[in-house]
Amino acid sequence: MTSGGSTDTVTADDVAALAGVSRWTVNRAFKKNAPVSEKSRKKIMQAAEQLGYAPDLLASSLASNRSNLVALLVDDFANPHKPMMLERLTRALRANGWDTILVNTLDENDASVALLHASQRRVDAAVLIGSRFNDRGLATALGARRVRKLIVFARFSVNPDTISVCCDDEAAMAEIIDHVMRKGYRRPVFLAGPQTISAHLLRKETFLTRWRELTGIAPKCLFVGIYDPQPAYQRVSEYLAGIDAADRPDILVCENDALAMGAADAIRYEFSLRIPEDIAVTGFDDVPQSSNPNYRLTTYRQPLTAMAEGLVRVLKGETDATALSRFAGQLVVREST
Amino acid sequence: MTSGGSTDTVTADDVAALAGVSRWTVNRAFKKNAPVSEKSRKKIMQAAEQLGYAPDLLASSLASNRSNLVALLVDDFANPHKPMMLERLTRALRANGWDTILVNTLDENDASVALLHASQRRVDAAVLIGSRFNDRGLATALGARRVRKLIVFARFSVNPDTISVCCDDEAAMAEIIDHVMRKGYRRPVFLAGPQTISAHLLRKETFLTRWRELTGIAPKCLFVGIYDPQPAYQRVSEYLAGIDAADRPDILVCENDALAMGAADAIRYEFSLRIPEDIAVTGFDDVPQSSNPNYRLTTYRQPLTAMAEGLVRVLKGETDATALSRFAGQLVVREST
DNA sequence: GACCATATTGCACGCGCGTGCAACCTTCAC
DNA sequence: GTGAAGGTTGCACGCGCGTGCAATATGGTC
Repeated sequence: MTSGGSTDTVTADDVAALAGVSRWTVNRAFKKNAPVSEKSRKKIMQAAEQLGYAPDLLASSLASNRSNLVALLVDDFANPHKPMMLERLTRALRANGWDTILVNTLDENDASVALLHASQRRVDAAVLIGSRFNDRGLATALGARRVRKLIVFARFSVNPDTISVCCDDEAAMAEIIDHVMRKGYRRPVFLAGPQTISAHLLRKETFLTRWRELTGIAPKCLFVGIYDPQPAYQRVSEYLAGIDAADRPDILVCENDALAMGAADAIRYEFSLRIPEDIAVTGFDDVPQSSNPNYRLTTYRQPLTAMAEGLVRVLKGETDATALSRFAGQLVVREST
Repeated sequence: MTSGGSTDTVTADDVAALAGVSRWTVNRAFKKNAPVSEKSRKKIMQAAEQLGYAPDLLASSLASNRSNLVALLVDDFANPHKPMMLERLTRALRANGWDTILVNTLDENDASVALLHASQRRVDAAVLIGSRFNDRGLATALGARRVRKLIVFARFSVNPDTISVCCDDEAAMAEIIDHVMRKGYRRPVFLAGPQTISAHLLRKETFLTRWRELTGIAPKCLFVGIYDPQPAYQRVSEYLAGIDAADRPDILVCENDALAMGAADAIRYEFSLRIPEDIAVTGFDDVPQSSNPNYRLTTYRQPLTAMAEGLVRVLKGETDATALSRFAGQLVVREST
């Protein structure tokens, strides 16, 4: 007896016919702040339930030019901070009506390809939460301006076309330095991850600059190509194996926990040194494992939930984007220092 | 001089006008196996580049009724196996033209809501890779049959409407048992995660049944509500604290590495016992941390890449779905046994 | 009971592209 | 040079819903 398509998909037309209203009223009934009388709404909802109707978001997106879709570009799944970010972001986004497309950017040149592809889905925004970018490729993709909003999450971008939602790395690193100094460490080495411009951490520069200001000494810096404990382990092992015991640092200040955990393992298992007595370690992010008895890492907790909510405010256009790059986190002191 | 919309979005019409062909030819030029002469293709591609055109996937999905979109439903981001799965799945899917929607199913009752929501995006398939499900809710959602394909990844479902892509848990567990027996362990305890029917692991039953067949003894089983090292640590601590040293198991066989790592930490840090001399530990999944010097976990590696490719074959309709629940993995023996 | 402000409803048109077919143009053999 | 086979191209119609406005219904006032 229903008039519409009898095959498979139930459309608003079917519901309208059954409820005795027009299709537009049906669609309105499924929009939250649309004017629909209580009476029709009830009829419509009942008919919808009976037919198993739910609005088609694809058609809606096409017609309204708003997809309620956000693309998350990730490249370093080995970093245990990533699952935390994914959890918080997907939770906050979903709670506010956005769905999340997860894009695995296979290598650093792929981010711009992925960006273009995301734009073909008309995402409302693309969020970079990876760590390796081809700065030039990204700039080109941005120039094409096919993505409506480009957001860098938990990193800082100097590019005026991108929005950074991140914590105040400079203040955070100042806190870490303060703690390190107070604990009496004087021969630090900094362990840094991949270096990029377009989506940057301000931790390394802040540390190096500030430490030199305070002590007149420029600390050595080690680099690892990816935020993964394994290569960090390798790099630290190589370094420590290549220097005299007398030249050993008394602390490894690491750009994040992924590196710090690799460093800690190398220190203990490769050289049988004690943490923190022989070499102390600090991390950044406060990933779950950092509180693990194997590490007990002194680290810095980013306010991910607040940051995710900040990102949502950006999407809603509720906030001035410039206000979001100075979230304050919290130093977490444990036994690794 | 271009005829189409001058504002913002470039459509195939604009490209067609510039290239001097019809819109349909333009769209065909962007489809891989469509008949277009080399001459027109070249003209079209040049015009497209000049205008910055790329096909609109939203409109395409709407018209073709195929979204090239897959929803991944996840609930346990604390399990380190999840990032591995996400990485492999997104990689395989993207390589074959599918985009991935990541849905954080907030609690066990939420999976069915998420399923419905995904269907509103017309996903080609929904893939369950979480661990906590409300079996009844899921059955209801399935009954509504609004999702075209429901796939359970790395788990097994008895529901005939769902497709399981998973390794052969029974054979895997048989291998583990074989190893455990040969190493001489005789008083095992099994550490299990959340119990569900709709998306199940066959590890616990296989272990308990088989062990009893072999020895006549039914091992004890501990349960943890979530695949997270933290609660596993708690549960094992409680258990070991409540029994005499003489009654202690000589091995903890764990449903996966997340539980095994928590168990290992509890054994060593809470009771100062040695692994494997006092209590041995086995895991499952071979997550990156399981090879870490803190754990050196004997575990079982699932062939995730092959499984992800199997999933793609299902999406392509290339394979009989029943052939995908018996992937063979590999026992990885390390120092925890 | 007439009238007006407000709440509710209906509709023409368009979003950008796919499907299936018919019309068209090549190319090549004879 | 002619016809057939096959390669290309164009088009009518539809996918399911949103926008903006005009039309209608409702409720309350004097």
